[in-house]
Amino acid sequence: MTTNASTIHGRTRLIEAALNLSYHRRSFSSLGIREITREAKLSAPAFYRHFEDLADLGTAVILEVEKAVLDAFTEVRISTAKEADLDIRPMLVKRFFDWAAENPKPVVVGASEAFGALERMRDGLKKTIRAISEDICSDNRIAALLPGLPKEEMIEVLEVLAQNVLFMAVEYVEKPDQRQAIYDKALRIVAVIFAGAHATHAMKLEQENNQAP
Amino acid sequence: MTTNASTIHGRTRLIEAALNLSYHRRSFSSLGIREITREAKLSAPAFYRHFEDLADLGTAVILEVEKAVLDAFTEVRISTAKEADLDIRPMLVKRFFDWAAENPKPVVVGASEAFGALERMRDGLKKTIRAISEDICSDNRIAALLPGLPKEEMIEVLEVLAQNVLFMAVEYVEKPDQRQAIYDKALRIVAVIFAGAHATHAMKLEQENNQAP
DNA sequence: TGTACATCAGTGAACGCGCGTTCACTGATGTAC
DNA sequence: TGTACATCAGTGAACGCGCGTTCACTGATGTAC
Repeated sequence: MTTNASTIHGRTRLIEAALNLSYHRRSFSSLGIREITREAKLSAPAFYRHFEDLADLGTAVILEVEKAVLDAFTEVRISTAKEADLDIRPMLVKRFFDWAAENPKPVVVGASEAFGALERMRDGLKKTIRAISEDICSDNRIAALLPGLPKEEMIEVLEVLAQNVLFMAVEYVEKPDQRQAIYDKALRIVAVIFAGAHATHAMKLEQENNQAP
Repeated sequence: MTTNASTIHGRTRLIEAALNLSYHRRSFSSLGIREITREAKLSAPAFYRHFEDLADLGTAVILEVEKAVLDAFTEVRISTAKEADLDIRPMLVKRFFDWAAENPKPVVVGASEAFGALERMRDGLKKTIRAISEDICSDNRIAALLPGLPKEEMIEVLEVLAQNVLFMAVEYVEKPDQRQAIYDKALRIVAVIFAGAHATHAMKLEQENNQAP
């Protein structure tokens, strides 16, 4: 038998159940196998048909989270292609926040597990932040805002930014009545970090010119 | 009987035990009462002499964490008073990181619970970040680096910075072989954010002047 | 000073419960001939 | 086409274990007179 529909179904249901429970209770490592199978509407032994143990399921969950967040971000970035002439940063943030509001689970679980119990989850989130930064960096509309900045420096600064935006996305999701304020704040922080990266780079160049006349 | 020594001892031991276990396992909400009393070398029922339930102990733990981090930071800031003529930012970061390396538990637990299960813990950390930002803001040696910036704007930007420095302190604690690199990176980010706050403020002033001639 | 009493942290035994895990089983689906 | 077999997700019953919590108790310390 090849991988059949019902297999995928059961496995997927367990992953979804774990994601649901982590989302509401905010800690994957405090979940139990019976709790998860109950949520997935499966018997407890069914768990072992798909996963060896909780860490095994954890790996599957974090892969799901990584994929969801990265895909969403890349999709948002590419879908803003029409706005090629404008500063696309506000729209990028806005669209990402709105996606987060409609898909809160991977965002909240990802952020919660960024400093959580499982090393694999922590590393997974870090990888995702890195991937998002490289994705942004590859977009000329963004890179043009930081002219002359070496790629590694740009990525470092974009990683810091991406992490902060991700954490603010959680706030955006959880405080619907403050969304405008959180969005405005996010834009201010984006502006500060871009301006700062530009300014410190300019200062460094100036110092080097003074030293080697 | 007034609050006597042995009472304090038992209560403190439970708080310390919970802090120890959270530190190693990275999630307060997955701890059990028997697990904590075992770590504290007390019988299980002794728990109820001091706390109503786990959430009650959680409150005590987060107060301990808040106090430790804030006190340490303020102490570090004040103890650099001699360096009044220099840019004290590098020394501030260095001393805070070194304190974190010697007192890893409150730093790691604080950061882990920043997006953890218990709302009280999340709010506690946010309060601490806010308090640290106000503390920095009250120091003229720092405020002078952002001349003309309104206080609320300064605090907003310092909050972002404090959060990032706290998270980098966790990395500093956990990767002893990369401490120099993490410290250097922290200084770059501090520089970027200060320069960015300065630059965006200057731009805003310039725009206002152009509009009202 | 001594004596009787109150307070309270800490204990060991006991309870019922839900947990993780194993087992032999069912039943649906795909494969061979 | 039908038939026999293999594969595998899912199940209910059962297990032993550690959990949270209650209880009556101990023993140390502080207080009243």
